[in-house]
Amino acid sequence: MQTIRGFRDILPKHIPLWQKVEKEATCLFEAFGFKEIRIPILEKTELFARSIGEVTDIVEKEMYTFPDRKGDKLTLRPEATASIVRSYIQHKMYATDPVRKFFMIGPMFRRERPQKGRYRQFYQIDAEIFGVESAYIDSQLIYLLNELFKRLGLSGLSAHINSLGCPKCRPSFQKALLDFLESKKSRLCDNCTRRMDKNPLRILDCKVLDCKEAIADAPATLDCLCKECEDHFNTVKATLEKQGVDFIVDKSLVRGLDYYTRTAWEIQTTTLGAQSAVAGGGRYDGLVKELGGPQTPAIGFAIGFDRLVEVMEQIDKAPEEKPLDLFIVSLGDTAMEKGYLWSCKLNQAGIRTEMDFRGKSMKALMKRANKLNTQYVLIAGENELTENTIILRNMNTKEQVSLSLETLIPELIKILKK
RNA sequence: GUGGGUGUAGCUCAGUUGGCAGAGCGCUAGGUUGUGGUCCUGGAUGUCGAGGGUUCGAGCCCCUUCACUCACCCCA
Repeated sequence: MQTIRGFRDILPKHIPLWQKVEKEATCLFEAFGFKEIRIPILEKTELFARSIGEVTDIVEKEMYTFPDRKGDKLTLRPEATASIVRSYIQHKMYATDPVRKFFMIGPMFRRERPQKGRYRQFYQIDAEIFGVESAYIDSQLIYLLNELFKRLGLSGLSAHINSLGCPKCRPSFQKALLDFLESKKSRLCDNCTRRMDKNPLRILDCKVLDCKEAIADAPATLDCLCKECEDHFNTVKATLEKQGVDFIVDKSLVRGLDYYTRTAWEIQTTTLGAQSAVAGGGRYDGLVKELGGPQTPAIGFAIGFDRLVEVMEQIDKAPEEKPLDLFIVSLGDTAMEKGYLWSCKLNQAGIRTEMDFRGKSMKALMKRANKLNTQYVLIAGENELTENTIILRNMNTKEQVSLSLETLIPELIKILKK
């Protein structure tokens, strides 16, 4: 038996790093006024089809979709935004507070071919803000991401930003793009010619060399922005500059989900092979209304948690493991029983204590104590029990002291709490 | 969905022309009868990914298949 393809166990030795990231992210989110939200892993398929877009790869071929016993079509969430928007509308959150900020951390599911930094169950750290149209919020989210990566000790990441325009400027852009593509049609790859009808925007993001050359001077959304979108984007850039956040304007950055408008960005790394995006986000001013809520500007991002951890592992950012406080070496049945009772009391007092119940030799127990990286060892044998004194050995200094049996526990707590 | 690479002990990997299944680490026991790390000596652990074929004989050659992995695609 083994895990199914693209799914994996995250083993205890990797957990400290995951927890470190979670801790830093949560701390930062709270400082910026975000509240945690927890959403279901399963939703109606329709939610994702409508929000992400029917002709996207995610919806067309990557979702885990199946009928439940009553025949409803359900899908394991491939991303968080759609569910958070659904929740926002369902609970009429716009009615109680015009501005809401959420974050969540959890698994997403996409049935892609696995490779480095890409799994079928992968984790995202997600943040969304509803109700703010100002460009300062766009800057703030990029700034926040930048700050998080800085706190995690990461460098060598670059922020790529672009503006995708709004429903007002998009028609003129699409026309300009289609006219241009029509003239280059013969040079485009099969994939791109197919995309022309379905999602011409994505052609700008094609990685086939010939296509890249053919579309080198294609019209970009940036060149067709309406006045409002242009002002918005300029404010984002100017603010980031003032805050000292490095960024690259990348005309070819196109988000893969249909709902994005205006600002879109991606944080890229060079250390993960082909999976360069560790975080991505953008504005989606039309989605809340599209899904049945009131017109509400919104913006959010997702961090690829797995990828982030892999980048951190490569530069060795794992926090050091805390050593064990005490290991009880007990020799003989009486000592084992006593040791067991002591260990529970110490655990209960918050002291990390371990012992071994396999009836091993003293040498074997000392070896195990050493392996567990313990600070102290309590040696309890027949001799000690009859003499009412127990030996406490400091494993670093090799010093040993005798403790009286009557006052053992309080005495130990006193010494070990230091 | 498409291509490349790799599958041998718990882990990392050797394995020559087809001829007894190996090393290091780890685990374990002892040296030291009740004191760890270093050192020394011993021990255990294998469906050589699976199935078939060729051969007196296959870890090695051939076929099939599965898994893992990297890349394309796409994205976090």
